[in-house]
Amino acid sequence: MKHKIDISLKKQARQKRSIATVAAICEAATYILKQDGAGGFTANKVAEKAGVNIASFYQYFPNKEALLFYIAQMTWEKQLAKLTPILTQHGRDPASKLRDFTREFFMVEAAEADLRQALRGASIDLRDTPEFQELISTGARLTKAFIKEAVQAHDADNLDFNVNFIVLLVTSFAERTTDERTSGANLVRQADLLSDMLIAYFRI
Amino acid sequence: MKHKIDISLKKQARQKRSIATVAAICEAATYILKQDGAGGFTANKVAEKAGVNIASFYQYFPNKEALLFYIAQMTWEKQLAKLTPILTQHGRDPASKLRDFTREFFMVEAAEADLRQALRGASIDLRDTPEFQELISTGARLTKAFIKEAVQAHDADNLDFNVNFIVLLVTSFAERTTDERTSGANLVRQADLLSDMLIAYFRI
Amino acid sequence: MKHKIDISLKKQARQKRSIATVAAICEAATYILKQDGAGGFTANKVAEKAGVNIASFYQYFPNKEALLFYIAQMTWEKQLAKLTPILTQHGRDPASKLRDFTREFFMVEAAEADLRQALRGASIDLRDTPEFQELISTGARLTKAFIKEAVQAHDADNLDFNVNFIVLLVTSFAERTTDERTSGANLVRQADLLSDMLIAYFRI
Amino acid sequence: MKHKIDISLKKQARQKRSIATVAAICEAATYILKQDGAGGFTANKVAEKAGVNIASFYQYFPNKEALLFYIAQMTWEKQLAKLTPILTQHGRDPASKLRDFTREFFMVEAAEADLRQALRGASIDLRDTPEFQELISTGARLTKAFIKEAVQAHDADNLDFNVNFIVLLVTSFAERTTDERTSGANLVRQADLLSDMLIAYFRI
DNA sequence: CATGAATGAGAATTCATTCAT
DNA sequence: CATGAATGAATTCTCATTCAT
Repeated sequence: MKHKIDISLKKQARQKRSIATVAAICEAATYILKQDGAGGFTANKVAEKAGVNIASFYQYFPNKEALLFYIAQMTWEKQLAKLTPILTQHGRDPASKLRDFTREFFMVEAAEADLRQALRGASIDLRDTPEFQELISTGARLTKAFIKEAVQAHDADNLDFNVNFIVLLVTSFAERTTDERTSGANLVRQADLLSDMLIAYFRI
Repeated sequence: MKHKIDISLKKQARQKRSIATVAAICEAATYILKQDGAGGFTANKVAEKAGVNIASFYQYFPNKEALLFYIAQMTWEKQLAKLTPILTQHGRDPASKLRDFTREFFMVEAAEADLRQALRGASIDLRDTPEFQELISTGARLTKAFIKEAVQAHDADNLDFNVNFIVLLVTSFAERTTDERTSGANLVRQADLLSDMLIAYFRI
Repeated sequence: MKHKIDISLKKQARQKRSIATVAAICEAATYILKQDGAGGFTANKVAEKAGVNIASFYQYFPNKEALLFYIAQMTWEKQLAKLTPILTQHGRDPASKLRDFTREFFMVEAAEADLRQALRGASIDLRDTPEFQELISTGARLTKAFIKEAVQAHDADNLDFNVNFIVLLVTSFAERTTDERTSGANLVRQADLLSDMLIAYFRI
Repeated sequence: MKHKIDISLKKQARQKRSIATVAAICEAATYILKQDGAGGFTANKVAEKAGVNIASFYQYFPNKEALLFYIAQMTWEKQLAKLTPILTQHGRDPASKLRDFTREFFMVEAAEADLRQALRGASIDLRDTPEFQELISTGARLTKAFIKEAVQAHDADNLDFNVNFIVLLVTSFAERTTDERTSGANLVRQADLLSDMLIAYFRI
């Protein structure tokens, strides 16, 4: 079992040229992850695909895990950015807010399904790092707060349990159905059905 | 992009010694998968742990993917065996049957969480093979039939959609929550809440 | 700073073929050490020179340090074997025993001067390992005992100090002069001069 | 077998800034040599530690061997400077001059033991270069002259041989005992014992 | 059949050194 | 002249797999 892989970036790209290099690396990495999955993700392949020397790779990333984390980070942040407006919107009708969120969440997950799937396969090791925990935590906090607000009227005794349950339910379902490449129309239908069920059961 | 990996067994182990060898290999493989994850899963390590020569390994498995598939198969069949009694039980109260099934499914998933997690990390490639599809299909058919029977009274127009939805919901939630090592009591509580919600919404 | 390099052998060669392989590796390693020094000593070069695949190298040695240690060990043991008869010979005239020893020691050092020199350059890391300490200790003990016996009559108060001094003096001089490839005749002459001086000063 | 490494400086640093740069490089190099030994001594690391750009490094040194040589040179010259007063002092009592010299030489060697050890490990290649020979030669000449003067009364026939013997003896012993980090008091004691022995045997 | 031995191919990482601005 | 960026060439080590006995 490996330990303590240093995930932090080595050096920030400052000049045009190096920024382009890092971008090329990330692009290539994303491509390879989508194409070959976590198994085919090697530093050499990424560098070759990116058209940069392998040594250049290591100028910017101390190891391939760091690149993986970097991509996960960017992807996650992009996703969070899309969801934040809904999550932080206050005072509207909770039911329709939940519906909006669920739909949007499904769409967001669908958008990067293959990348996410590959990252998941590769990230077993990353999952335990504090960096990753922190990366996830903001989104998790926002989401829980959002659900809490929606559901709080009902069954105050079990509030935390219920919130956790709902979050798990929505996210795991979204992940699974997008993994299966459920197409657009069906996706919305599933999202709505899920929302309806939650709204009905938890009197949202 | 890997393709066309031959997953089929080379020959069935028939003699006592052969059977013991294959069993030792599987046991070792399972142990290593649980311990070191997909990354540490190498043919040589498995053979060594199993106490068999690496060449003997290749007598029974054409490549390590085949072993992976074999283990996935055994695991899945074992899981299916546990669930079949409930799935094929006819005529009882649908609601309590669903509750029983959900609970049992959660427990079954929890039992092999680490192995399943490791297999998932290792078998992105396998997922697409016809062999794997077929492996899954029996269980999937049974489960869908089971849910169909429970839910059929309600909303006949959308029957297939609803059935699929429920199956996805239960299985994805079970997978996720056991991935997170939710402890026994909580697991049952979640299973029951999920059942209740489905029973209420779909008038089961 | 590196730590804890595993120096122990991986697997004993049992069959003819593998014994030949290990022998070829050692021979190649010795050749390269003599030729290129510690700097040129790489696992790949050794394997190539030995005509074996680099992976075979790693079947028998976990890393190049282990090979280095193995060679050092063999060399050292060979040298010790040559010196032991003199070192363990009891009861003869101490002075001529010292002369014999010193001469023989100089010759032994001269015989493998280039290998020893290369090993020394490479062994900075090894020097601190317990394995190396132990390797050296037998010879060191024998030598000190030998000198102690020779010198014991004189200046009992400072016995240990004097013994240590003499050992250091003989060994460091031998090392240095053989490093400089002092030729045979001169070598004997130096050895004798050194002996004479010690005999005179310490009344041996 | 490496050959013909260009050891000469590219250009003398003349301007203040340049001088400071070179000084910083040397300081960093010395630090790293002492700290990490020859293995950790890389051009990039030195440049980084020195706070200068790696390209600047190569403005002043054609390769890392040149830096190594430069440091060896400075160290050696510093050592020689300390010894010269004693070596060139004429007409005093030869015995006490020898004692002073031996002590001082031991101290000088002890002072830079770790640097010297690291340099030795790194500079097997350098040893054979004419530049290095020349670097050593001044000190060697002075020392031999010094010993010659002390010992000349005795055994004129073998004068050169004896001189060479004594020089080798003193220097090799000093190197070895300081390599072993013999502590101050013991060092002096050893130096004196060595001097006494030489004085007695060669009637100095 | 079982086993010891062997290996081609590749993966991670580093380093000395150069080049364009 | 200084600096950021880039890289060819190694180097260490692993792995899936085959082969001869």
